[in-house]
Amino acid sequence: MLRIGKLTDYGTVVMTALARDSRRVSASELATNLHLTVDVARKVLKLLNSAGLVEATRGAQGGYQLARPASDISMAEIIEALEGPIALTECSIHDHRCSVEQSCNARGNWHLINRAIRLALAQVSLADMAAPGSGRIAALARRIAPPQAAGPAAQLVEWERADV
Amino acid sequence: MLRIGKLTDYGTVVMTALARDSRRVSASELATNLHLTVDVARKVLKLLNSAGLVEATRGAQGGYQLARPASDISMAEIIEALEGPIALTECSIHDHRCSVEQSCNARGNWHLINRAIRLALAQVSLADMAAPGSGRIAALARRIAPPQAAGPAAQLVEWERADV
DNA sequence: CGCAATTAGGACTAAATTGGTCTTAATTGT
DNA sequence: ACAATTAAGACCAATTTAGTCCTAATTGCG
Repeated sequence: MLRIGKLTDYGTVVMTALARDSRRVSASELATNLHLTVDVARKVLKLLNSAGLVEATRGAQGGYQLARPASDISMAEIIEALEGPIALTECSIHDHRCSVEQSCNARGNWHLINRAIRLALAQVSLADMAAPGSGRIAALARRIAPPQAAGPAAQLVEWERADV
Repeated sequence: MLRIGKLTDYGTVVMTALARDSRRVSASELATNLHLTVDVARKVLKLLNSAGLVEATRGAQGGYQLARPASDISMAEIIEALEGPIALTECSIHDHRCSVEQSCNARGNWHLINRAIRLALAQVSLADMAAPGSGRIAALARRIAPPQAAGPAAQLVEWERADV
């Protein structure tokens, strides 16, 4: 389904919470506020910490804070921290693990597609994400939309309009 | 890892093969040409057929052909045929299956992000994909890139340039 | 100092998903 | 009639993911 994992989902929730609250917040406090189990909150925060996206303070009164301003953290970073590299296809990461590698002439194009998606995700900041109904994200979607409404997206634009 | 499944990967390989060969071609012929097992080829083709992307002919001399010109088939369609709806988050498809749904204020923005990604994928045609080093895909990536090189993507542009 | 609160770094199990194979039925050209 | 072919879906093994738990290391506070 071209999905991110649940951990990543929780990760964005945790990060937006940290973006809204500049205090240092403990994993358990975040957990109770966000309806997560402490274990899950801890796991997510540890990963975010090793990726350098949050700053951890140990000991009593310890907790987590964003390592950088929310406007300087991108969704791409959050996703990569929790999910690994953003790459739709296997062959974009490791070579020689794909059985059809010789006969596959689509590899170069997959690279380009991955790049496009990473670029899109890199342009959405945590600050955008924390703002309800972000205009910047909507603007991005508008920019990606086909210029003259032609091309293979033609028949898709219909349901695109319908459901979002 | 934000990946598509292997079936989807095979699916694009099969579709590009069909795009290059206008004859009606059987599952087993495709399999041998593309280094796939017949079973896998059959499975993929059946799914592509139920999604209406290929046309199947039964019986002796039967096989598959593209249902439409390759330029009228988008990568979004292929991915959705084999992978289900393109939606990064659970909550974009079914409501009420997410434990943090109440406290999650990022849902609206996730919808926008999904939309952006679907739009990007809907603009890549099978014909683009079949062309080695498609200029149209590269142009899409360029259009998505941040206009004035600002925003939260700033520190990512570096590795973006480096690896693709 | 010693205790309580906290993060670090894993191991571990159960559940869910995916990949791959197989079986049987239906269709059609020769 | 037969051989080639797709349709439909059951099935199991392998992998991945989710969730829990345990044991250290660190630090503020009484």
